[in-house]
Amino acid sequence: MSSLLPPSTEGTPPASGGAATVTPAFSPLYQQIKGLILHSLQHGEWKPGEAIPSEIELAARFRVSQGTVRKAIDELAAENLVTRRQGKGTFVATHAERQVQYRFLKLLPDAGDASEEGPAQRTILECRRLRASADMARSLALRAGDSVIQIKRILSFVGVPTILEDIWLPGQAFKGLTAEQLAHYQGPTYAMFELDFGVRMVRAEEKIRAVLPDETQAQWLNVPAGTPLLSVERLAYTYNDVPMELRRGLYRTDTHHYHNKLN
Amino acid sequence: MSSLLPPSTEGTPPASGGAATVTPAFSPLYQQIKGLILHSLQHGEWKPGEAIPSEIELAARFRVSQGTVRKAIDELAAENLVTRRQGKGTFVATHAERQVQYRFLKLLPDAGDASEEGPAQRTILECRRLRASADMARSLALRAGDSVIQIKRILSFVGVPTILEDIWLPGQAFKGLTAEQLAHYQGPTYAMFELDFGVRMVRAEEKIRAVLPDETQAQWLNVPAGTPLLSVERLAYTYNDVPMELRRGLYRTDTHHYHNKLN
DNA sequence: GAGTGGTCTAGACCACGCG
DNA sequence: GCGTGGTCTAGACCACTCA
Repeated sequence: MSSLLPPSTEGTPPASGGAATVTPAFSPLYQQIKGLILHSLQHGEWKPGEAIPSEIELAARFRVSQGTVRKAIDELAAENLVTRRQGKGTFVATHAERQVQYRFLKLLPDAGDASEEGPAQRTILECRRLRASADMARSLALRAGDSVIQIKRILSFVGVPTILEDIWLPGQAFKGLTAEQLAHYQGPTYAMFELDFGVRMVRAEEKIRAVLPDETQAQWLNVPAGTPLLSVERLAYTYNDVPMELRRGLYRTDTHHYHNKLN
Repeated sequence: MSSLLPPSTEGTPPASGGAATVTPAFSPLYQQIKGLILHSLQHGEWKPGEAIPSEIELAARFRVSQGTVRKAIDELAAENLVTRRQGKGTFVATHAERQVQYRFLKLLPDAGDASEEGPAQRTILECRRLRASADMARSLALRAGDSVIQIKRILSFVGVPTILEDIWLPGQAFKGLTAEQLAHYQGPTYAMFELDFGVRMVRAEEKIRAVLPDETQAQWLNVPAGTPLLSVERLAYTYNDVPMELRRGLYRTDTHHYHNKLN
């Protein structure tokens, strides 16, 4: 019935005053609805953990059928931006949920189950402001010289130091972040980012290599020099593919391994 | 309207005539349809690359609406078992397609694009029959002592040896596999498995570690002893979660990196 | 123009969670 | 018992491909 974007002439005029684009850029209604919901998520109309309006409400709001809203939400759910719970509603996804904690951490113990280990113990080694190098700026879509926060920390499992991590965050978005905050917050760091800074990490990409640690790194991880380690370089994004964190981890793989499912 | 499996006799009553199972194991119609299509795929009713019947045909065959078939196929497509092409039909997925070649290989060149490198050159070092060890048997769901084929090979990119791989296959399913076949087949090895042995790899899991090569390994890969390498242990499955291949690769990560997307 | 997958609707009913 | 998401249907129309 109605339509909302480029291809349309009645419910909302097309406004295609531009040049003759080769691709008319047909966009199905449910994609447009998805965009609208995404916009609301992005602008905090509903907070992480909260329920979004029911499908029927959204259908009424956007003047489309429930089925169309459903398909939009289906895609958001597939991208982990939202979580459906039958009988209860649809909820804004959060890194604080018990079930999907450490969603981005693929390191598993060789023996037993991650749940046996319990959560990682964090040791903050460093937390300071600095100016972005050219490289750093490019990765985080900043300008060279912009403020950046660097964090260095160790994650230990059952007392064994296993991950040595450097984290870089755009200073702008994380004003006032302190080492204490990082050390004392219970739960995933990404959950704290949501709560205290309104920054939601939505997806990430990792580049993995095998490397040898330098002396200092070997000491922090309590391994002999010459022990091969996994270098995991992660770029994490918020909405709209905006990069918000660069992380470089050194993983011990003598007791753990990086686990990946391929489909 | 109709239904096909456990929960039903016709209108679709709950059918709780058995012991008091705590979970009635409700299975939606489209899941049952999915199972039926899966069964046909598994038993080769349609070969890799071929089109399966249209949604309308399948709907008629199973006596359900097109929408129900659609949802079943949607899931199969999401699992990469089938590929939809608007205007043409739905096709049995294959590892031989140009687009998704090397679906399971996550190693990318640091600079440039994988397409620039072109396909890997294969050097077969070994291809022999042996008896499964206890470990091997457990991984491949065989009995210790069952026949296993072991392949050792090198993959080179633009002439540079980059991956040293050991592959173990259940001898039963790969009778008659030869080193020549492995060396001369154009295209992904998994495509050859489909064509010559009717074995389709559907998903896989990898365990990744950083390791140091022994002398022989270092020589094959043409790297100095002490060069850290990625150890990638892959277990690949056919339909029904049946393991069909165990693979252990040593990846050089001085010019390449393992790339992973996290959602 | 015929056939295929893709979108959209409207309505009925089901499973689930909670009060 | 109500509200939510989940399933199923039937039918109309759209976009794409190919002969």
